Amino acid sequence: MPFEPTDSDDEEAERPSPAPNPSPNVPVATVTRMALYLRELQQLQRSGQQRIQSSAIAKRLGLNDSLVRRDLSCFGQFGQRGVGYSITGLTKAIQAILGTDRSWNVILIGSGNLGRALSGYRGFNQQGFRLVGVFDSDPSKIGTKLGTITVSPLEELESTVEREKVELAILAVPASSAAIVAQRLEDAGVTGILNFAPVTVRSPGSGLTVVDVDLAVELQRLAFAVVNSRG
Amino acid sequence: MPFEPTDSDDEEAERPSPAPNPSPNVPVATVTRMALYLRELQQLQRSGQQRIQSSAIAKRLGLNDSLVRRDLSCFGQFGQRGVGYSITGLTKAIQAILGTDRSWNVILIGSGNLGRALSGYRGFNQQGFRLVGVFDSDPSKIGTKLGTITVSPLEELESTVEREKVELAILAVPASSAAIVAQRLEDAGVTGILNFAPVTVRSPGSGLTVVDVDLAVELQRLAFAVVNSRG
DNA sequence: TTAATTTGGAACAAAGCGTTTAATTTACCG
DNA sequence: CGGTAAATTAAACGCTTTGTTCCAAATTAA
Repeated sequence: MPFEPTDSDDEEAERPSPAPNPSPNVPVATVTRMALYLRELQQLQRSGQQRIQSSAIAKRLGLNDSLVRRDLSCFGQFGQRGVGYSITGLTKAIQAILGTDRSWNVILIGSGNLGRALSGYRGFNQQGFRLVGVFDSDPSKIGTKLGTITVSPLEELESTVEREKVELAILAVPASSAAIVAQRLEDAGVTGILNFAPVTVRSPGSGLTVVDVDLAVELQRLAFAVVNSRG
Repeated sequence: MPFEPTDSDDEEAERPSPAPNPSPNVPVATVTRMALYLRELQQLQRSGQQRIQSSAIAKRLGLNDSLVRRDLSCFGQFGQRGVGYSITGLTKAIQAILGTDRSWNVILIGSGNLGRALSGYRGFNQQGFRLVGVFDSDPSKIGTKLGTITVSPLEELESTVEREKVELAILAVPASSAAIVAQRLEDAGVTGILNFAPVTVRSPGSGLTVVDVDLAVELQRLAFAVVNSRG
């Protein structure tokens, strides 16, 4: 049985929050674009370039100049009129805005196919996310190595979170156990979850933040777009 | 050199499309939610339930009842007043809307960490996406098996696309080669790309549809939300 | 000094989105 | 048989987001 509906359907119906916008005044679309700006800037930085204009950033991403400027001006003034933006300066500024100007300790739950791939993903480390633990409930997985990290039993989750001051967790477990693990993560003090399990892991008004990534959903969105793009 | 800016910066500046909404009248947010509705319905179907109400679907996903109904009514009338929706009927209807009521032939480019994980992801097969080929440019990878599929050299990409009538591709290659591979895919006749490479693979007005999934960007969004949720 | 370039910020219109309200249909109960 | 409750449909409303335009301010180059 691949899926188990873990939450009963007749519990108290509390009003769902209408618009879960984390930071007022800043649209979520802007936040997503900020991450894309950072990605382009880091690429430019490697090429040795010093300065960049909003129009050049916009062209790289297929956007409008003024949209780039307005996104940036949501957070402050980073450019110089008549000149443009310092690439290194703007890079650091965006990192500070996104919260990746420091290091985040992250744990990974689930050492299946997806978990193993994620543990080796260089992009995480490059952006300041440090993997400090991998957990699994399957005894046959425990003790095996994922890169430099050894898979620990799920029982040690709470102690690791406390000891390593873990704030973020990547959830790559089957749908049937995602809800339970998410609850344990929240109770242990984790404040953010990147959820790859194809189920709703809702935060019931607590301080827990969840970002969902459902790969099947993304493929379905693609299929819809393909079908509807050719009449 | 991990990254190479492949497109020159001073080519003809064509006006970027302001709002690339694939299907007019239907918001993209609605399409995303349709996939989530389908996910919940398939879960309910396995539990043997026959009927469901919009309020129950909404509660499972933390949404408002009327939003669920309005999303569905963008595409037709699937419910029965005073009764609700037939689970099997609504499931089939949404699959037809998303285009997953049939089988899609998909190829995977890149057999690295992420590619291997994706090839084994059951969610794809369950939703009608059939993996008919895996390609890599690394000679040491070619001939190895990913599940039941053997990794082929990148040279055979075009012939496979034609022979198997491949429409969708999953791009899981390094950033440095993503743009070139994407161009080859488009030239070969692929109409949709699910792009995991952390670069912009823009469709220059052609019939190519791209859905981007950047795992580092998602983690950055999470970090921002966590920082800004606690003042 | 003048002209060209570029950011910053306000203003604005349009679209998207979520909720509310009214109308209609069905099921169930007395 | 009649009435009430439940549930979808459809339209209307208001808010937010979004993308653009315009203008002032600042810098550079001639």
